[in-house]
Amino acid sequence: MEQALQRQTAPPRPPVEPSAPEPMFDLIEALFFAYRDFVGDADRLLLRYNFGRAHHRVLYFVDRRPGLSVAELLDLLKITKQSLSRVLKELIDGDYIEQRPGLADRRQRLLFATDAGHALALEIAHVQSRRFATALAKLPAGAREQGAAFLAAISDAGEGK
Amino acid sequence: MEQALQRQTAPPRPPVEPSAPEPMFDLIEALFFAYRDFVGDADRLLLRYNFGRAHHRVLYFVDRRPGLSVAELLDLLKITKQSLSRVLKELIDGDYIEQRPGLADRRQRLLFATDAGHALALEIAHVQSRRFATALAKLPAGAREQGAAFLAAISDAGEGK
DNA sequence: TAAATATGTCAGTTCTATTGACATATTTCA
DNA sequence: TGAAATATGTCAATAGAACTGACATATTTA
Repeated sequence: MEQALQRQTAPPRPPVEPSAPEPMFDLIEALFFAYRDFVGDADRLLLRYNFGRAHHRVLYFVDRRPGLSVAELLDLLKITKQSLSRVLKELIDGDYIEQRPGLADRRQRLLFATDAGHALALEIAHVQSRRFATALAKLPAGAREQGAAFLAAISDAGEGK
Repeated sequence: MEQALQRQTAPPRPPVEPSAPEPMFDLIEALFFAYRDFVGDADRLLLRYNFGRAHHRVLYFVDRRPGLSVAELLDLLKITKQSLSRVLKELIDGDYIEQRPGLADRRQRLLFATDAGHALALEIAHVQSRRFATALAKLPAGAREQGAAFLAAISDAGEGK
């Protein structure tokens, strides 16, 4: 008997202080789903290389900011040195990233994407951009600029950082 | 000698097929940073309860969709049953979520937030909403609607799902 | 020359997720 | 009615990505 599944309701709640405004559940959920599907694109591609999200984040920023130092990368990703080391080692061993000593400060190990690394970074960026393009096609003109401004305002560094 | 740190340049790249359009690096990075800082808010709060991101995601959706079944939750989170089980168990043991057999289908275990669970979910949502409010204050009128539409268009389910 | 800095590494741990296999209760369908 | 499908739970093993703490090396700065 295909009975209409009547959803049970939320339990009654104790009264709340009416001080706090209603949370913006629409934005909270939309950001969650957008990010989930956005990184899903990259995940699928990275499987072929036995790389994970962590590898992608490192490769992405090294490719976009050639000559990045390890310290700068750590600050960008907000992870620890030890977390980075495994991932970075694998990318270097696989010849996707290379290190060169700093010119001014030879303690530094500046990071550069190799040709292979650059190609992989670009491939992933293309897939993700295709997702954006599909989205923007459904939205009115100016949506790209508005979306970028909106996202930038949400992050701690209101600017691009 | 505080020498101006002259950034090394990217290595020359082999020529590319000009077929692919330039990736939308602005949006890619903006989404990354926005999400990183957005979940950072929740992470800090959850530390006090010895909960992680996984707990939050479960609690959030159960609170927002009272009477959600386990299968629906798995589909929403796009994780496996086994991944969910540990996290869900801890939330049930800690009395943040409770289960009740389905009315129509007694195989189901429908999930509900307890008062404590509801309070925690709301507390986190408030912190995240404060971030959105701060961002929207810097943006022109209509930014909330535009931002929500933009994010919704990016996810696979263009609608709220 | 001593202290600070940039990086690397070793060891141990935690959290989150995975796959595969199997058990139980309940519902649906032929 | 009985077999198959469904919803859920659980056990075991594993992987990936992060963490803390401690310590080593090379280099720069004071």
